[in-house]
Formats: sequence, C-alpha cells, structure tokens
Amino acid sequence: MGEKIITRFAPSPTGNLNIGGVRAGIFAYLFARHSKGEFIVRIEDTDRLRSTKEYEENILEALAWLGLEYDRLFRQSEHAARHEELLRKLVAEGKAYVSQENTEATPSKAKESPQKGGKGRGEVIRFKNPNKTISFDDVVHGSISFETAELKDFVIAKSFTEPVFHFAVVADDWDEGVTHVVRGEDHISNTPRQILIGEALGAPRPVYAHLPLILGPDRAKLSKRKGARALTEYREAGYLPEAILNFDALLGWHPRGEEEILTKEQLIELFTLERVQKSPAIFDEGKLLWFNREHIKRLSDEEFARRLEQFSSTSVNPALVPLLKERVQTLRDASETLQSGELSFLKEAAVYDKELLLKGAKAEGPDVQKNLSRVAEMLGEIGVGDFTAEKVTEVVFPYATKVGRARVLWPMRVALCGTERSPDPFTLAGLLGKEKTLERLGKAINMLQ
RNA sequence: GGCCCUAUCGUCUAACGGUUAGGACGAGAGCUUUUCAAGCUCUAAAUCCGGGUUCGAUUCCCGGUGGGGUCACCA
Repeated sequence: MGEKIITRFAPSPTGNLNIGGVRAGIFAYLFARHSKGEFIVRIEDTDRLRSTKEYEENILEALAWLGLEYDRLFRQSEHAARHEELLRKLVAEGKAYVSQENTEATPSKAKESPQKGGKGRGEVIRFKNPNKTISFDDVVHGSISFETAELKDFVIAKSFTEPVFHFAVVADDWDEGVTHVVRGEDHISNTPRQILIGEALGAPRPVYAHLPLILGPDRAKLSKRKGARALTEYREAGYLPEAILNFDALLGWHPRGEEEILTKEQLIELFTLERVQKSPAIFDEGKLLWFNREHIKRLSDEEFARRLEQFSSTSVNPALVPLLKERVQTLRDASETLQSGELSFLKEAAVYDKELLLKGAKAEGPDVQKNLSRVAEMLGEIGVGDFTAEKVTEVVFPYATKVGRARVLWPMRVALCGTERSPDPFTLAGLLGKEKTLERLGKAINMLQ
C-alpha cells in the first residue's frame, strides 16, 4: 500500500487552543511527518454563532509557535457549495430526508435557544438510519462496535446550506483525501454516525485513531472553563515551544528507550500510533516545568539570549547568560531575575549591612575583616587580564580551606553582591573584574572597622 | 442512567507469559566552591478486586469495582 498518508487537525474556532486541544494536532502532525505524508489544518467554522476570527487567529498562531507547519489550510465554510450539493444528492437518493420538526413537542430542549425562533426553524435534514451494527478497527483501541439503531434518524443539517458537524466532517475528509483520522477519544461515540454518512456518500472509510484525553488535576477533560490555559498564555509565561511539544507528545505516548528530552525531529523520527496509550493521562504542570528547564539548558547561549531578548524586549548581557540558563525555569523567570533579582549586582554597587556580612561566617567582625583583607591582598596580585573565576578560585580556595571556608567565602560573596542569594563568590569576582572586586571588598572591610 | 473506552508508584510511563516489576517528575535524606539555583548519590513509593486459562500471569479470557468519554438543530 504505497498510498500517501493524509491527516488533518480540525479545531473549531470557538475557543483558544490549549494543551489538551492541540494534542490531536501534535499527534496527527507527528504521524504525518513520520510517514512522509500530508498534514492538513481545517478550521471547523460551521457554527457561525460561536466561531470567531480571534479564536481562529489564536489557533493558527499557536500552531505556528509550536512549529506544526501544515501543507494545506481550509475553512470548512469555504466548502459550503459542495456540502449543499452532497446534501441534496443524499436527499434525492432517499438516504436522507427533510423533516418537519414539531417544536412544541420538545420544549425542554428549546430552552437554550430562544433567539433562534425565527425563519426556517422547523425544518431540518435527517439521515435515514439503516439501523445496523457498525464496527471499526481503531489503531489505538482495536475493534470497537456500536449498535446504531439507538442513534435514530439523526440530524445532519439545519438546512441545505447549514450542515451540521458530522456531515461536514465526513464530506470534507472525503474531498480532502484524508486517509487517517487522528483525534481525541471524545469522538469515539461520533464515529459510527460518521461512518454511516460516509457509506451513504460512497466515500472510502478512513483509518481511525482515537487518542486518550488529557485530564486536569480534577480528572475531568481539560477545558477552558476549568482553567486550562491557552497555548499563547504559556508562551507569555515564558515556556519554550519545544518543551510544550515534548511534554504533550509524551503524555499518552512513549518511544522505546528511556530518553525523555526529545526534539521535534526526534519525535517525528520515533513516533508511531501503535505506541499511544489507551487510557487518559492527567496533566502535570510540574513536569511541564521540568521539560521547560531541560530545554532551556540545551539551548546554546546565543540562542537563549536571542529568545530572552525577544521575550522581554530588552538586551541581555552575554556574560550573565550561562548563570541565567542554569538557574531559571522559564523565560519569564529569566527576565525577572535579570531586572530585579539576584543578578542585579553587576550594575549596582553592592549595598550591604554588617549583619549580613557576618551572618553565614560564624565569626566575629575583626576576624572576618582580617580574612577579607587577606583575600583582597591576594587578588591584588592577579593581573587584570588574568582575573577569571578560575584564577580567583585557584588563589582563594586553598586559603579559604585553611582558615575555614565559611569565614572567608560567605563574607566574600556578600561583599561582592550584597544579597543573601547569588552565584558563588568566584563566579561573582570573575564577572565583576578586578577593579570592582577590589573596590567592593574594600568597602566591606571598611564597614567592619 | 444507556452506550462506548479504560485500569502498573501521588503523576507520566517501561516490561512481544518467566524481571529483585525498570525509568522520569514530584517528595524525603545526604554531598558540593558550607547562600540560592544547578549537579551528583541514596531512600520511600505501584501491577484495583475476584474468578478462570497456563508449569507460570502486570501481560490472555470472564465478572465486579474504579476512572473517563458520550448521549444537541456544538464541534
């Protein structure tokens, strides 16, 4: 079967794209790329009341951010003429019929739509249900079968120009040549009626793969109403797209082997539908954060700086990049640390108080003063050009070990940065350079007078 | 409730019937250039229950129970 594989992702623009929603897109994408097939994005905008341009833009933006590039993009509404044609054909063939609805007979169901009472209300197009057993082989779940009789003659369109989801999906999948329908498990129960429609249309049946859902901490399907954040919000929060992709892919799927940090290219290479999990997975924010940290660490210093600059729209001192990279969880973290936090020592002259200077030193003022003076003396002998963290370590560390590390290293560190938390004293000295290091040491020594 | 899907540490998961049931996140303990972060080491932590099949079941079958999904003129 050398047939080209064609998959699609079909979000409806009735909300922002979130971690759960995009999952079907990610898997369909990985499957398509792994198989050297085609990946289509279809915006399902048949519900004109709830679909908005803003949501559509949000979805497309999120897909672009994640790097899920598509081969074709459609809006379902662009196929309106074709839908009408097929609808009329079905009715002409007696496989569907126009049904007069007795609106009074279902008062309870009309409660949500008082605004729709207008024209054309009483007429819908129903599918003539052959009432047979439908079974299909799902790639992830195996054989599934349904008794379709309980579906009755279900509605496939509100009018000839307003097809309902089930009908539009089947028609479009057929027209676009979709061979594999990869979507969330919440669509399993929709599948039999779509198969029925497909058979009536004479369309080939696609292969189905129903993905396990992502559940929130409350064990319910992730939804915006329950606080699922939009992908674009994760971007604002400083997450890397590769982390989201990696995390989402490994929720409900796992390659052979124990490596968990994977790039998009590796995911494509390794991905198979056969290894997707059957049961739902709970979304764990903490693990996402870990993926993010890991991907940050793997960025080159240049790339990290580039992204951080873009994220925070400020310039970044290259000297701080390695420090930032190892202590930060998100780009936002990095941005905040840079502006007001532990790494502010470079700009501002250190301001500190005597207590902090002695706090971790476990020694008296004069004692500490003596130690710092000795350190300053030794550092003074290093040439300006040789004043690196390594060199400072080489000079100071043996002395610190001899005298007692706490009584040297702690006050030295505080003298250089003035804050309770910071990188180690050697790194600080290397970053500050000889002149500033000696200047700050001097200030601290004077203070202890 | 009907129908459908599903079941390994708290969470994500590995183990084509035979393993001391492995890894990761998180948690706890310790080490370190005695701060913070990172890193490293160690520890606790799981096969839902009951029946089969089998020499042998996490794995296959059946039944319970639990969890999820779905029952629209929404997608």
